Amino acid sequence: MKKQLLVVDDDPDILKVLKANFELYGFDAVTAANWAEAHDILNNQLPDIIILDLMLPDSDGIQICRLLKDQYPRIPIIMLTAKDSVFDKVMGFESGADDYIVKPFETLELIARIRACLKRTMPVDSTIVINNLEVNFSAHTVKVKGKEIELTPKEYELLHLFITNRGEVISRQFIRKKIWRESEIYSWSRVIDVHIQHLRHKIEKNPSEPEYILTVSGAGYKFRQ
Amino acid sequence: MKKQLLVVDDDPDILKVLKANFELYGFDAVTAANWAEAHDILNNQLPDIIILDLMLPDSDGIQICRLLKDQYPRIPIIMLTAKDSVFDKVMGFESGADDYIVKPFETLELIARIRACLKRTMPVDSTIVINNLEVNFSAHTVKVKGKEIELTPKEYELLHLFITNRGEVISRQFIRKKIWRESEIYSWSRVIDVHIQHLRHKIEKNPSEPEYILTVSGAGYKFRQ
DNA sequence: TAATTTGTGTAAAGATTCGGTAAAAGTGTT
DNA sequence: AACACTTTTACCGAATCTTTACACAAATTA
Repeated sequence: MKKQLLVVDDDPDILKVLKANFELYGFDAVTAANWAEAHDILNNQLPDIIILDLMLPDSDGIQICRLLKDQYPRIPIIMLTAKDSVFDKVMGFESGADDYIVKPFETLELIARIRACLKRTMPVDSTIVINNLEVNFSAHTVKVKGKEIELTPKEYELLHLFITNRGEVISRQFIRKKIWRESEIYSWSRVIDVHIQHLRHKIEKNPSEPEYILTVSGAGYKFRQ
Repeated sequence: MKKQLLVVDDDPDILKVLKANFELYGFDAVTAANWAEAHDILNNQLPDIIILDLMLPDSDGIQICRLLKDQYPRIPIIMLTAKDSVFDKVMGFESGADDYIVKPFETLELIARIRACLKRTMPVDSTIVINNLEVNFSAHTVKVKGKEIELTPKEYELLHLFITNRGEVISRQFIRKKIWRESEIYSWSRVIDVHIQHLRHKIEKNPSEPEYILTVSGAGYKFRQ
């Protein structure tokens, strides 16, 4: 699964070069030229990481970073800036940045740092065992009681999302942003529930009394610890 | 709880300065002058993070990093080195480093990067404990005397509101604005009281003599400090 | 002091919403 | 066309919310 980056920079040339490079290295890059655009994007989809230029035309980068960390605490942020003083760096980190890169920078270093960042947030590529459930994300296989089962793409994405956020409540809103991204779904649509149902039938012993995918009334779903 | 750093560097002067600085900033720093010493320390205790100089006298830093990541994959590593080429940086990250800092560096920046690294690796357990009550807002769970209880959405929202405004008197007016928002409720409605009652039955030992949700006659309710 | 008003606690009934579910319809691929 | 997968639709029952009615205590008034 391609990791999605949100790149926010006001210089269209830099944006173009970065986007091209990121895609060359296997990322899915979404770009925004200012805070307003970035905000719009975040309303419909949640990237895996944000690359944030500090010199945006319509707002103060440090404030934006605080705001982002407040609203989306799990998304790592890499700051890109021309300011290289220790003071600025410390400010950047204190406003919640996960890394801070001074311009001009080498694309390869940026890529390496993005990977390092993502590695931290999305751990373990080996097999995860939860009770009777075995999931191997690198091999893309799911076993129930040692027996391999087949999941459709959507079901697999759902399971992936659940396991990477195990123990936390996941709202339908969050699921929609992460899995359906910009594609349109009516707010009243029951698609998510239907896929949950399918997934439950495949992994739960008794789908009406689920032990893995628990529903949290009024909030969403939660994968058991 | 102080975070423990393991600092590995062959220059005793740098080691001394770093240790003093780290302790000034509230870390517990353990030092090693070479790989052998570091290895000994790791046999007895696991630090929260490793600061690794790449130019050790008795071994190759990149190899060490790989070895460390293999044996202690959860401990983040920050590389410290004089090599500033992109090639070296990428090598560093590929061998598993979580951050890479080029010498000479500012101590404040190093501190900021250590903090950023720790923040990413150590997910904070956001459980709030009040007497016999344990609430975890990210897991959306409430425990009374260690036993998990189920709350309906409205009950949960109420509890959330109370805990985030703990110790303050909360008027019904305020509750209505915060929880019922735009939905219309008659001003004489007793909904709020009814939900309070339900909540009390679930979290109070003796609902008629509440110890958490206290009634402030004529004003509203107050959650105990 | 007695009567009245006000504020809150509480049980139970009625109303509404939400989530589970089956089946049909839509979409795209081979 | 057959197939696999996704999405919509419609319905049901249970969970949840709201109203209602009354009880009771404290405060206020006569």
